[in-house]
Amino acid sequence: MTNLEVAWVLNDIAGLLEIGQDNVFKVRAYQKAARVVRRLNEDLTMLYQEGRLREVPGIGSNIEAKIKELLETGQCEYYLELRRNVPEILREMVRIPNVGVKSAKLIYKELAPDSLDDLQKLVQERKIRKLSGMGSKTELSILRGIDLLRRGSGETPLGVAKSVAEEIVKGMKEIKEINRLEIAGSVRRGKDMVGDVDIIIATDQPIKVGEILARHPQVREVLALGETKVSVRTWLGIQVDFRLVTDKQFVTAKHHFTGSKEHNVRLRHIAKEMCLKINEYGVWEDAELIAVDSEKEIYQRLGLQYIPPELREDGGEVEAAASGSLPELVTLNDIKGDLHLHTRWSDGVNTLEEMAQAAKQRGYQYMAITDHSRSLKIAGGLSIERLREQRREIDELNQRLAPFRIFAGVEADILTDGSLDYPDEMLREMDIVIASVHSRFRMEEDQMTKRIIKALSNPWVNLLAHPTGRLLGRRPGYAVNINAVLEAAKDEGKGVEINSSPDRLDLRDEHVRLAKDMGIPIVINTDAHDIVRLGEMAYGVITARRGWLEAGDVVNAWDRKKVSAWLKGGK
DNA sequence: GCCGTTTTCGGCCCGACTGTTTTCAGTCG
Repeated sequence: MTNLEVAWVLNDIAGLLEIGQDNVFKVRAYQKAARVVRRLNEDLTMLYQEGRLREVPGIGSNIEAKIKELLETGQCEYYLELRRNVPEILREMVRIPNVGVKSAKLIYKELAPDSLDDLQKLVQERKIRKLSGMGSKTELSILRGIDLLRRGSGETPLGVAKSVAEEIVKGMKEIKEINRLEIAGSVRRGKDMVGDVDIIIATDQPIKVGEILARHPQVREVLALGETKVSVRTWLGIQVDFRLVTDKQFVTAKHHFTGSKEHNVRLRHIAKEMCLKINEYGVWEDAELIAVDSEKEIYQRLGLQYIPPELREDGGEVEAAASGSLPELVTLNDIKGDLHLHTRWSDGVNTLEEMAQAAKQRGYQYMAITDHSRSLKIAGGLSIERLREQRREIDELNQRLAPFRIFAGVEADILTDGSLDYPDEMLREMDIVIASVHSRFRMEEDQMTKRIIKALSNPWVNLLAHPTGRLLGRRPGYAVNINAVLEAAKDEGKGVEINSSPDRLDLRDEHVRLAKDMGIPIVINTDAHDIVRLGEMAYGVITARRGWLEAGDVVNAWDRKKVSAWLKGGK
């Protein structure tokens, strides 16, 4: 049983206990244990075999016993017992937004619906409003909640959420009652999928600004309208929370609403130990406000190094900041090239020269042209002859553009059996060979893992592109044992890619960190098919930062000479 | 259920908005 599966069971136990209205701290203990297990860098089975489960903070004697049982038998009697005692419909009902344990239980006790459809019918028959504490508004919010639940996870890919947020902010700069505003929340932390958009606004006239926001042309529906918070849903269906604070509260509000929640909880614990209190309105000592002008100062007050937003996930960053051992995260400025690009030679939009000029203009020292390989017919994959022809154009451009350097490469398909789309004699001619999967996504995990590992064993391959094949919000990625793939990359001395496209962000943050810990070189590429999308490098960098990468861990943050040497390494 | 340079018992982070109430419970982040 994997860490993830154990975490899932622990979290489910927490949910069941909550419905049973067990001690809230017991519920939290299970939630915390689930979170810790999910973020654990080590394999639980290993820890168990070494008798070290109890060393994990949040795992005590009781939860240790549950984990042991899960690892040994694949199930847990306590969990099964809880499930037997809680009707399925109750578990479904608490998943409805705006419906919590109390409402769900009351409705179940009085009206006993057996499905969400049934619940919907009860609302339409106006039976919910007869229950104590419930009225017509409650009925309406249940209907809307069921609708939301059915429309899916409600999460939006970072690229979409970020552009929505920036669009809204741009329009609001004109409003004269607004002194300052900034995007916070998971968009600021650069999370790949975003639940809602948080925008912090400093103003002296919160009520007036709230009214203006509620009438914003992008707003389809106002969910809440208070003095410090306005919640809306936009036409795209994305929820946006505006927080209205004074100038003096702006910094702490921005920090608070950047989160994550778990990170904040950790900080408040530390604050409390130091007899301080920290909330969205400031840092307090004995009810007295301590002035802070920057987030850096908040961390300083708590005896911590400044923690960048991308790391604020309670994934070990607080401990690292306390001991002064936070990584110096890679920045967009560190990036010196892009090693996965397409041109009109295959399915790109721009010419080779246009791509090169655009890359040069971004201040890059180098780039790699890696058009598709011959079997990817739909994308105009290149035959051996065309590939050699393209090489001649690259050589000519290299003479003209020096010292800027174009690496002649190819994105070679990994075929079903793990072989590559060209013979080795062809691959050895290339400056860089990227391997990637573009077909047969529904293979069994075992087969897919073997397929990719075999490709990595080819001596001419430098790099594995978009290693899981996921498309955010659209396609979960193929079944593959990513740990085994990373092990193979490490053994073969190959690099792995962070694909910067906001549609992909693949590898994802957790796997990036795993790869770094294994010492695997990581390349941040845009996979751009036109000059505009060269700008998507920022998304890859933010993902790299969430994976704790420093400039030294990133191949395309190295200078041209070092990259050249690395590319030749296996050849 | 977890945890301990105050504690093996008694703590456990903090606050806003809504709706249905007449002072607050429920839900959410």
